[in-house]
Order: sequence, then C-alpha cells, then structure tokens
Amino acid sequence: MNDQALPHTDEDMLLLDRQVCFPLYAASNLLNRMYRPVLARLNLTYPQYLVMLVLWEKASCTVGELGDKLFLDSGTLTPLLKRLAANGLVNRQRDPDDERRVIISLTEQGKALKQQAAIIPHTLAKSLKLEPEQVDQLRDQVQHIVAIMSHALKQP
Amino acid sequence: MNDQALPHTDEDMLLLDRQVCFPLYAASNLLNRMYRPVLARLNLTYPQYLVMLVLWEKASCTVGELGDKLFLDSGTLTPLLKRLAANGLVNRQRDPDDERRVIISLTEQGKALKQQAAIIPHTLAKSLKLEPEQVDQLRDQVQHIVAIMSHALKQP
DNA sequence: CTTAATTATATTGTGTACAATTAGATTTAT
DNA sequence: ATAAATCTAATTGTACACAATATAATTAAG
Repeated sequence: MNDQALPHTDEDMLLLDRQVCFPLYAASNLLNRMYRPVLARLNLTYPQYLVMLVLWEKASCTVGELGDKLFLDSGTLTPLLKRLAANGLVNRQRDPDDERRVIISLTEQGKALKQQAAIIPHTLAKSLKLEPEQVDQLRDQVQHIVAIMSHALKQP
Repeated sequence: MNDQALPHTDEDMLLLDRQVCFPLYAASNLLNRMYRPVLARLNLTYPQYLVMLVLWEKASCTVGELGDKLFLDSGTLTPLLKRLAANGLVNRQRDPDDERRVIISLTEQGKALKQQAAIIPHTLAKSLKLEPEQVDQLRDQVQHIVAIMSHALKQP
C-alpha cells in the first residue's frame, strides 16, 4: 500500500530511512538503555536478565541450551555466566554424564531474585506506552524475522 | 485479537516468549551476523556501515550529528571513527568555527566505496525473503517504538 | 581397540555500547 | 569583561558479541 510508491534504485536503497535493519539495531540499543537503570537495582545487565528469565522457567540447563534459546555462543555466555556465578545467582558444574557439558543452575539467591524481577515487565510496559495489541503484533512480526534469520544462518 | 487470551500475571510476564524486547535484541544480533560476511568484503563492520550510510547522504557532518542519527554517543563513535579514518574512508578535523566540534568527512576512497556497497541491500533482501509490504510494515512499526523510546529517554 | 571425526565449552583478539569522568571551547549572566 | 554554566568530544572502565582457535570428552569407523 505504501511500498509501490517507493523507488528501488541502488541509490535509494542506501538511504538510512529505507533500512529495516537500522531501526532494529537502534531499538535494541535503546531497549538496553531503558532496561539498564531498572535492572541495575537487581545488579543485572540486560543479557544477564535474559539468562535469568530462561533459568526461572527451567532451573537448570547447559550452556549450549542457553545459547540456542538466546542465539548466543559460548564466547558471550562463558564470561557472562562467570559473572552471574561470582554474584551468587547461579552455579556452574560439569555434567557428570558428559564432561564436555557445563550445567548452569539457580542458587537459592538466584531463585529468590525472581520476586524482585516481577515488577520489571510492568515498569518497562509503562515506559513504552503502546497498546497491548500493538505490542503483540510487533512481537509476532519480529519473532517471525528472527525465525527467518536464524534459519538462514544455519545453512551456508 | 490475540492478547485478550494471554494471561497477565507476574509469573507469565516473565516468560521469555512473552517479551517484546528479547526478539528485538535477538534480531539485532542476528542481523549483525548476517551482514558480517557481506560487509567484510568492504572491510566494514555493521555500525561502521551505518556511519557510511549517513555520510553517503551528507558528505560531511559532526560527531554529534552522527550520534543523533544513529542513537550512539561519543564513547562508541570516537574509536569507530578513528578506525574508519585509519582505513582511509573518512577525515577527522576540528571545526574552525567551533573548536569543540569534530567534522567527519568522506575521503575520495570513502565516496568510491558507495559503488561497491550498492549490492548490499539486494544481497540482504534476498537472504531474508520477506514480502516488500511485510518489510515496510515491520520497518514502520519498529521505527515507531524507536521514536517512543528515544523520546522517553530524553526526559528523566 | 585404537584412531579419526565430532561435540561442548573455553580462550583470545577485535570491535562495539555506554556510564561516568575529564578537558577544552563557547555562551550566558552578572 | 569575567566567572559560571553549558556544550562537544575524548577518555576510562565494564560488559557484551563474535570469529577463530584451542582443548578436552565422546562417538564412530575400521
């Protein structure tokens, strides 16, 4: 409805405002910036918060499972998990059944933090005052391209 | 149409799949990963490519203008611009009219790179095979929340 | 049963992000 | 005109991201 009017020359396709990728990049940075002060009270960064979200659903999993769910690799997760462990929120231990794996599990303190985290979604939802339908529509659309990209990156 | 059915307890709001922020974060990481091999041929990273997009529209601007457009601060831009300068794509010089400012301008090599970059949007569009209307709709929605967040972050 | 291929995590090096601080230039208020 | 406030970049320190590589454990092949 809108696209037919937009030109598709090489020149126009390089305009910043024509990029899909740039708003996604900017949104990710801005979200991180909005979460930061809220999460700072829990002594968590945003990626650390994501790891905790996974663990609050499933109290223990391997580094690899975390990576699959969060689309991150061990180069990112290993130091992050060491910091979470240093802060007393998780345990890191080799899987006795397969010594290649490292099992990450919640400590009591890590479990307890969930109570304090309960207000986070409220706080953020209030800041980005969008209609619930808009939020759901946006989430579904972005989830869709995440699925496409993660699939595309699996076969080279 | 979909949201009314979803529960809104504190518990449910902490599910990874309920987050809007997480798909945006994942999308940003995955986009970076898809751009990387393509941009590597131009010897650019993704944020560097964004800076070049701005400069291809306006051959010279200050660090502050770049920061406003890309939602980045000098802590990110200064080292990035130094690397672009070291690679011969931009010049960095103090504004003689206001010595606080640093003017970034394209070198001939930087201008010439635009020709090679022309294929980038095509290449990426092919990889994430979405309908043009979907692309436009997604971009508009994400631009909308970027506007909301960048506005929210301006007033403490 | 041993070697080769594969798997899971860790390490290294480069490049962002960003808060907090600093330093210097300009503007404003007095 | 000068001191104070403001503005613009740069610097510092912490924490991601990720490619490439390394290491150790498991599995597969012969």
